[in-house]
Amino acid sequence: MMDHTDVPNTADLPHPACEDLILTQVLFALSDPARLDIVRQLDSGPLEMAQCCLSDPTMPKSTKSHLMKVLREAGVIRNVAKGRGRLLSLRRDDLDARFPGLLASILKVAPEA
Amino acid sequence: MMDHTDVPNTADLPHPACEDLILTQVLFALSDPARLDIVRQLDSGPLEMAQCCLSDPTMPKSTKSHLMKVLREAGVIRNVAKGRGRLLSLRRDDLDARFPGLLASILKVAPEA
DNA sequence: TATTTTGTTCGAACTTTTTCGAACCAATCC
DNA sequence: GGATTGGTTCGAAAAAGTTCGAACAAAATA
Repeated sequence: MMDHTDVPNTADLPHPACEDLILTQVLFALSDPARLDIVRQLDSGPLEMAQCCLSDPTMPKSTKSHLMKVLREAGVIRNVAKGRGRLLSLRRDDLDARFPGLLASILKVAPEA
Repeated sequence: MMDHTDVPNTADLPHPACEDLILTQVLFALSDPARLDIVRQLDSGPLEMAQCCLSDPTMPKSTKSHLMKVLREAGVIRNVAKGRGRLLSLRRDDLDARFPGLLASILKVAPEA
């Protein structure tokens, strides 16, 4: 039973505003190979979380969720509910607005091996 | 007394070659505010270590040395003996060669506060 | 040569991150 | 409604990074 005091069911996770993005936090988020890999995947376009990180299917979901959290809280990706899963996308516009050229210079570097 | 088996006195610290620079390591080195500050200072040109980090004169020298070590091992700065001290410089050419545009995009971001 | 200046290295304490199972939650499907 | 799918959160343990004093080293200088 839901009464009027109940908050609407928001499975919405907090995302920092564009102007609140902090360079060192973004750099830190991108400084982990697994996280950088995720960003490279999202470079091609939004991806459902279940379709992400298929390279390592043994990764526990809590670990995966944590990687996404670091990227989201730094403002690198957006993570919104979609159906019964989650849609991930790169916050390219916000990153470009706040740190022009940064994302492009990183994404054009060839992955190690 | 020094015989022929003695290694020459190299106060030379190891620096990774340009082609061995690893993006995630560089990003990590730059993801710390104190380290990023150092890089910003070196943007104006080489600096003697004693003249660096004057903003916080209370910083223990071992701490300062550690910051430099992380930057050096990532390939961000060069640290060579000079007189009785050390000369620090940005490895701009190597960084530009390996990660075109990266350093410029980072250095043009205004420091927080 | 002794002293001072400048900085590296080591080791230990401390802090931050990462990892991952367990519990939980929402949406879908039967 | 019950089971399934997909994902977040919590808590604890492990791993990684930071801090800083003490010990050491090399160059300059007296």
